[in-house]
Amino acid sequence: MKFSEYFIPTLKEVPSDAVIPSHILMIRSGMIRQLTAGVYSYLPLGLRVFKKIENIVREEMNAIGGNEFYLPALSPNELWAETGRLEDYGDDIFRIKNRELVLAPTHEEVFTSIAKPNLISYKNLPQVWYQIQTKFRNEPRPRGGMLRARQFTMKDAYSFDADWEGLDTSYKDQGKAYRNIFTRSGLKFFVVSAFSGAMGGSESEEFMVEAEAGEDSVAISEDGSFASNIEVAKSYIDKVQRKNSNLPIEEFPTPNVKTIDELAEFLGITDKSRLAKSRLFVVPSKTEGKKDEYVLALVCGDDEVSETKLFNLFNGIRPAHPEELMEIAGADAGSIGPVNFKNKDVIIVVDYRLQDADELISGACKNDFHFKNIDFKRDVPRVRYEDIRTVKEGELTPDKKSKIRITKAIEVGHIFKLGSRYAEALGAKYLDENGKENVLVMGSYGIGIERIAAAYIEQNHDKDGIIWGGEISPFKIHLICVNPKIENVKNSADDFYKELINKGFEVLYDDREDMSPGVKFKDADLIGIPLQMVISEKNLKNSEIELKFRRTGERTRVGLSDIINSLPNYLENL
RNA sequence: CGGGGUGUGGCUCAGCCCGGUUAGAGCGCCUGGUUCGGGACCAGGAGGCCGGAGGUUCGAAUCCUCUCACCCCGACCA
Repeated sequence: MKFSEYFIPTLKEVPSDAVIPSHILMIRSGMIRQLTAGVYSYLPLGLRVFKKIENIVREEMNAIGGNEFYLPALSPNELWAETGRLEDYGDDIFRIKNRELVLAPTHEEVFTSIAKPNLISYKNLPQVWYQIQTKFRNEPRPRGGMLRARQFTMKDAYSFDADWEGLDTSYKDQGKAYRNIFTRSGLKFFVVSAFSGAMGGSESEEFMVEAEAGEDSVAISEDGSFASNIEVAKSYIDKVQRKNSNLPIEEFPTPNVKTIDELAEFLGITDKSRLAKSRLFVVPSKTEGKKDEYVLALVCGDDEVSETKLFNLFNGIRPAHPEELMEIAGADAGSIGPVNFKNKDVIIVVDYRLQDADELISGACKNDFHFKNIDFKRDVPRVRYEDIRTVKEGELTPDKKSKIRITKAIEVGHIFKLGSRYAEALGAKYLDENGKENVLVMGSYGIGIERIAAAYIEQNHDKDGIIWGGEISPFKIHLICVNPKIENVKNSADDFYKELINKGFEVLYDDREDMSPGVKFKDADLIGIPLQMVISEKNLKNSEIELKFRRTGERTRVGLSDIINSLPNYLENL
């Protein structure tokens, strides 16, 4: 491809709307342009990268027996109502105003509707179906350029099996394919458990790329053996030791003490582990006429309540509003505790770390008063012990073998054992060997195409631009003719370009005559193709060509006559 | 949805508080010339309903009201 004929609008300055490196560099290198919030136009260079990623995905999906489909983005409201997701998705789904249609954010329903009349015998199973297609999600707040967009490309795959054993196999196949895809894409990634725990839960793993711009917090171990989404991560941590002193419970005044830190300061202590932190949550009633339930969550003063863990335990919670506290607990925030709680039906959930602990200090459910010497065994009936704390940096992994590090990551893929939820809702059943009717067992597997590119750039850039590598670089070679106005230099460069093309190399050839060398070098570094080859008057005099490796900046001169043959060696591992 | 911020040539921004010639700069673009290995130089030039609507005023990019868009933080995110 000749630069002079290709549309690559590079930018010297940082666009004011972009903040994270991948977004800035995608715009500056002429890969994308924003049309409106969360919606981007893909320019030729960007499209080329995205297509490369798609092809890797396609190859790996086909390698595990995937059937490629292409389903409509438009689908009838009715179909979504059948599985209850029209309501579940709420505002996050785009609705068509003048027709009863939605723009699909994912395709479980549509795929299942095809499976239903066609996968009707065990002989038809298993099946792996996928597509690479544009998805629409009405994200409340798009951010980070291609990291969270309202319109994006997704590979979504679905497996249909006769039973959970079959699903295990399909799920493992996908996991393997995903590892291949991200490895080939040049990403440094790790897999985290996203096991939800709710309702027995389904197995689920997220493929994560560590990056400052990531939206997810993950706990990973230093030895790489452990990785978990912070929302569900567990660690090994010592329990607060029971002292068995049997000291009498005692109320004492704590004027204006609202937080654990203030309480510790008030008491003149630094160890906050025996200061039981109380947080009140509401479990909204799901059945008409039934009352909401209340949950008092208690953790050590130096811990935080994991709202996700609590959410999973009760299948939905929300923090109580400040104005509700007095009504429910009998005190405002800062003075709430497990003893003397106003509403006697409250469910008290205590983190394992405080199991059977005593000599605790907590709010007295009376403003500006606390209790000391609270003993869970003695003073608090019906305590339910659960893991409800958020793990912290530096703690040990559950097997005690390594330390936990908390970091930010981008989710580039997600594999999920769906089970029969959608098949059940849509009545997708098959007959087994015994003529018995069973519901299909499904898995769902997603990959964000543009997110891979964005995540890659987050991990592979420097002050000058992108550093492409792996298989997703838009081109392998960036050929620069420094002085095209000198006829023999231009002719040599043209000839060399043709030779490279004939040998099947992917080349971007900067043949621009009206650009100074500096501009060409800057553009080359910005665009970031892994190998730059420079033809100039200077080099030509010695019948040489100069190579520059984008990642290391290393340069070397090679004889023009034999470079073609050794080129594959240079391109290896770039 | 809550909080904060920004809308001024293609891009990045100044001017706005304190209203007053013809609205500026750098980059980019066009023409001519000189350059030609790290975003060159000189000269000339084109390009703006100052996001939109209404208002105050003799006079509004500037003050007021409403509105739209975009960005950031948070909430949300099977």
